[in-house]
Amino acid sequence: MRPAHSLNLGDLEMQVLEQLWALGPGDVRAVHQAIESSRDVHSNTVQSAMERLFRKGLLTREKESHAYVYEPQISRQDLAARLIEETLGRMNPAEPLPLLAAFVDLSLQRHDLGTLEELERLVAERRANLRKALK
Amino acid sequence: MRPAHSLNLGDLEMQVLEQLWALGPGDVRAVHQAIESSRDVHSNTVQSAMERLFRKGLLTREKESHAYVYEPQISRQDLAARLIEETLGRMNPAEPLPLLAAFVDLSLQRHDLGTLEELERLVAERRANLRKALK
DNA sequence: CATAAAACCGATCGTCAATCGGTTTTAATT
DNA sequence: AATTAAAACCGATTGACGATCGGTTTTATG
Repeated sequence: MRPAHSLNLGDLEMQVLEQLWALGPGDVRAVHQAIESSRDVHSNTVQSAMERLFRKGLLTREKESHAYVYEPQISRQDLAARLIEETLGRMNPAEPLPLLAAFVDLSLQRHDLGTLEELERLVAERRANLRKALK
Repeated sequence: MRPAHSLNLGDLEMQVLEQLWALGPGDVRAVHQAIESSRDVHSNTVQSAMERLFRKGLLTREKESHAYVYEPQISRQDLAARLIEETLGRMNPAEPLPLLAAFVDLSLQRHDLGTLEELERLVAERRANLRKALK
């Protein structure tokens, strides 16, 4: 039903990714050990999740003697961007910016002025870069 | 598995919401008629989707003689904000702003300078409002 | 009261993440 | 080379959930 390009990450998959981002490339054992403190799960279950992430193209793997060593193919930030893009893309094709602005509004309910100033700075920085690129 | 507060909107549900946002409150018949041109679907299917949205708290309804008249309880922008918030919330609880910035970057690949300037203006406006509120 | 419209109920289907048991492969070690 | 332990692989199951629609009941209106 959903378009094929849709990423649908389950909680365990997300946890695996967070682990790999935090600790760098690792095999199933390493990820399982890191995760099992917070989640009672068999090694095979972690294996399946990593296999799924591999099929989804989010991880690559390379055989290191016995085991595969998995490595994320996308940064945490880029994944976030993709997920947001996908979310907004599921709404009507119209302009995403006003929707984003709504999120900023909501964000304000929990974040301070400094954070907002930082966002403004980030946007300004990007605008400046773009302006330069267009020259 | 997902937290209970999770909104998971299917394609049909989203289409229903878009209809109600576009045309204002309406009953199943109205929404079905609007949708069936682009999607061959029975009235009952639309009914189910609207029922689900009602249970999710995204629609209210009021009996208007025969039929319920449904009305969105959330604006399009607010829904977008909630969905983005949820998406980012599924990633680690850390600062969402850098993630958002990544999305802005990605956005730049398709949008022009004017749009970016508009975003900057939106953010500045919000920052100004917040500053005033804090006084 | 008859009737038509709509709600309601319930069953099915498809997809997908999560889970884990059992088997096979593989690589180190003796 | 044979043993063994670890890991991959396979396959089956479960649980959610959206989508779908047939059939029954409710309800308002002429």
